[in-house]
Amino acid sequence: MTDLKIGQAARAAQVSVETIRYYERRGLLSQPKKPADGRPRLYDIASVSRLRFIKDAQGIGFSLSEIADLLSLRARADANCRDVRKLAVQKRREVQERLEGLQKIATLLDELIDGCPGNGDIGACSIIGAIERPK
Amino acid sequence: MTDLKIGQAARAAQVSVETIRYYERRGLLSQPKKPADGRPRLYDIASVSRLRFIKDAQGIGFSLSEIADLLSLRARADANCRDVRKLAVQKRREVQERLEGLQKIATLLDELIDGCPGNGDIGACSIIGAIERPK
DNA sequence: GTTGACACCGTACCACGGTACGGCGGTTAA
DNA sequence: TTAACCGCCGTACCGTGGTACGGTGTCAAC
Repeated sequence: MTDLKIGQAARAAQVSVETIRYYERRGLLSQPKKPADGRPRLYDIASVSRLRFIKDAQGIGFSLSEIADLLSLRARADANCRDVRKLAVQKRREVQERLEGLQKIATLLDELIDGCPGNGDIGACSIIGAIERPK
Repeated sequence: MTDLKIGQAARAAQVSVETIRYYERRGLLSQPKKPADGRPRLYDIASVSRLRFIKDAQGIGFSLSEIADLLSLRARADANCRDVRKLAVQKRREVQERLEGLQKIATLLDELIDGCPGNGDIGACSIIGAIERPK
């Protein structure tokens, strides 16, 4: 059975029902049409992986509107390949900047950790120097 | 002249006056004491670099309360070196996770960019496959 | 002696990314 | 047939990280 009710889809994607509805409102996920009779809407596996994609991208630091852009890459693939590529390249640049920033912080933290022997000895703990170059 | 009024400090650190006050309220920055007479509070260079540190760390993805932790590393350096080190190590681990997540996204984007020739040809544009493994 | 630029302080408001709540209705199993 | 559980929908509320606003005071220049 490939079709899920909203609660099942939510569990499958590890998000809450409210989150699914919120994404629908935001346009990140299209709401399946209602089956005419009173039955509940049905979600397919593609919706679930889309939800996972959103969550994964978010965990990495993308905002929902950035994710909307990312997703539109896919949606617009059959429209204009050049635009798609441009968006991807721009995103890639942003990611690079974040990576470099994070690398800097990582190095800083490593210095901190190396400088501090871990015992109560203070003089050797070069934290002040590492975090903030004081006047 | 090493002492600055709030507006000057704000300009020096490239933040707004309101942001400084907000950080003071949040406890990220201590408010200089008022000079008894009606004169304005005076900020020193250390405040400015502290503000810069906050902004830099934030740009990299740390929340204000994480930054408070980071800053407390410094403040507590003369208290207990072991605790300081533990906090730093934990932060380092978090940074590593973020780095790895970002690396994954970077790779994904690279695949996307490589797969797309950049012309209108759609079949070669492997975006669907790269972003979302469809059922 | 008034105009302008700040400082000070409190309170309100904002976007983002949700979460919570309340009321209605349908199905399902005891 | 009644309770439990879900779906549906609208609206309210929340924490985070600020920004804006309004009133008051002080100083400096014109």
